[in-house]
This record gives sequence, C-alpha cells and structure tokens, in this order.
Amino acid sequence: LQTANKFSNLPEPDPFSEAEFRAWRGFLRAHAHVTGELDRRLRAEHDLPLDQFGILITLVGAPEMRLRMGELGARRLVSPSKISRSVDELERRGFLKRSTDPDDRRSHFAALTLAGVQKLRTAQVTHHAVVRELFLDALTGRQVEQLGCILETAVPGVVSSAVWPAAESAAAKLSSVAGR
Amino acid sequence: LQTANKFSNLPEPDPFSEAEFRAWRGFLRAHAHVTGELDRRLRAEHDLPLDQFGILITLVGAPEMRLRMGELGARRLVSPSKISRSVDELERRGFLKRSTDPDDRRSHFAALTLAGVQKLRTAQVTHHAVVRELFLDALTGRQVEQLGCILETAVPGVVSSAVWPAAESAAAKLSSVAGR
DNA sequence: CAAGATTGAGAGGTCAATCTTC
DNA sequence: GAAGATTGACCTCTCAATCTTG
Repeated sequence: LQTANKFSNLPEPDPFSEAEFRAWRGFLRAHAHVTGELDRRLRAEHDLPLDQFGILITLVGAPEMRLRMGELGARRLVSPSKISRSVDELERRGFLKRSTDPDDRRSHFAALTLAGVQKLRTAQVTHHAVVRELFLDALTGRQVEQLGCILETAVPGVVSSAVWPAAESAAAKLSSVAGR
Repeated sequence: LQTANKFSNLPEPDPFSEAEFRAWRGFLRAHAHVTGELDRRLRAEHDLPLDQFGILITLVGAPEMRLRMGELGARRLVSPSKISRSVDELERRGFLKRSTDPDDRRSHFAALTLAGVQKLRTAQVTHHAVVRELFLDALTGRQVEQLGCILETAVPGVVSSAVWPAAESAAAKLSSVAGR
C-alpha cells in the first residue's frame, strides 16, 4: 500500500471540456452553498428543516392542499419510508393531518392544517430572502430567464405520480446489462 | 385542529416572479434528478457513494494528491465530523492514507493511494456518462457556456481554507440580531 | 486556552419485512 | 397476490465533548 505520486497520475477517461466542467462544478457549488444556508436559516429562525419546508410548499400548491403519500413522495423525490416519517413529525407538530382516502382505503392523504399554512407563510419570508440574497440577486433578469429555460430543457418535467425512482433506475440497469 | 380550506388560503409574502420561480424550481429539480441517479449508479456499479467520489475527485486535483482534513472539509462543504468518518471509510478500503503533518502535528493529511486513483478513474467513466446523459447532453454548447458563466457569478468562488460554514452563518445571524 | 481533528450518544435515513385493502 | 403505506433493525450523520498539539 503506497500513496500516489506524480508517476501514478493516470489520465482521466474522456474528460469534460473546460466549459462543461465549469457548468457542472458551478451547479454543484451553487446548490450546496444556497441550500446549506437555507437549511441553517430555516432551522435557526423557524425550527423547520428544509426537507419539511419542501413538504409544506408541495402541499400548499396541491388541490385542496392535500396529496396521497405516494404522490407526495414522487414529487419530492424521496423514499416512501422517509415521507412517512417526515409526515409523522409534521403531524405531531400539528402542521398537517393524515386521513384515509374513502375511495381507496389503502391510500392516505396528508392535508395541510391552518397552522401548517401559517407556518409555511412565515417561513417563506426567510426562504425567499435567502434564495434572493444568495442566488437570484446575483443574476440579471435576463440570466434568470435563461436559467429557467435551460434547466427546464435539461430535466424531464414532473414525472407525475411516478414510482420511487430507485426502482426505475434499477430496472434500467438490469435491461442495459441484459442487452449486451 | 382543523385542516386548511380555501378560506385559509393566506397570501404568500413577497412571492417570486414567474421567471424567478421557474429558475429556482428548475435548479432544485435538476440537482435532485441528476445527483440522485449519479449516487445510485456509482453505488450500483462501483460500490462508491457520491460523497466518497467527491472526496476522491477533490484530492486528485490537489498538490501531491493530498489535503489537510480541514481544507478537505471546507472544499466539500461538509462538517469536520463527517469528513473524519468518510475518510475513515476510504482509508479502511485502501483508497487513501492518513498522515500527520510534520510541521504542525495537530494537522493530518489525507493522501490518495494508487488504488484510490485507480478507483476514481474507473468510477469517472460512470460519473461522466451519467452527467452527460442526464444534464450536459440536453444543452447546447452555448447554453453550457452560459450556465457556467451564470453560476460562477451567483456563488462566491471557493471560500478557500474556510472554517465550517455553520459557524459563519451563526455569527452573521447574531450580529444581524444585535444590529436592530 | 485556541486550533485541528476525532469520538460517543442521539437524531434521522434506508432497506426489507409487515400490515391492510384492493 | 399486488399496491399503498408503515415499522423494526441497521446504518449514517450531527452535535457536543474530548484528545492532542501549538
């Protein structure tokens, strides 16, 4: 076992171009920087982790301010078990309430409470301030429009009511291996 | 305790413009989508979580392929304790090696091993393929350049050898409160 | 006693097994 | 028996306390 030296400087396979590298690195740094501060500020000022804020903001935009657990997980791109436990916590704090879907009693709704809407609206003041201060304000109006356009191109629109994405990925991997 | 209804539809304070909303939402979605798949593929094909890949890629670009623990944590924007534990794991697997800085015996280096460089180079094939497939390939060359430019504007350059950012944030919060 | 790093205890996340309903 | 959701056991991360060196 020896440490690497300049003679073990193996070449990087098929590297990114300089421009690709800047775009990807900038993307990761910007995300870590902004969401890190956002999480710290929301916890410090509202005792509300960014993950929980995300659940509230997703619910407030849904019809009747409620979603089935699976749909909520799909939109937030998190696993069923994490959604279940996060909803536990938010329900314990009175910000939402579970109920059974009368049309399919396997399925459960998470519905915002009045306290949940109020909590969200208060926290949004901090949220918007941080996102503006650390991200949007550094950009011109033109750049904001470009960014929205670019990123909507780059990612598929909401994969609505999708299953937990790990399943999809695993399936794709298996078929690509089988295809050889 | 009652669930929210249309009469409790409190207004959002100082909302984002439509363009701001698209940019920020697209940013979050793109990040979750790409890094989620990246982590799954790196684990499945190389048994290497994205966090550990990040440590290797940071080290390989450093002088002599090594960094002090604190500097490594600052560049990756993670806490000292997490860095220490991640480095434990990578050292256990033989991809890097700790050593004490002879000039300041409080400080420890993490240095890539030959096995670590080889592991990284292999994993980079997957890494680059996923980032291209899910992100870069959806953009034109012009858009990649724009994105790099925009994001380097938005985030402060590397806060080199910075302390763990939570401390900075806490200090800023205290002073802003004191300033009222 | 401050700086750099690590560690123990507790909080939070993940995978697989389980429960209920279709 | 499959779908939706939850739970138990295990693993990882975080916070504060600790160890070592300057």
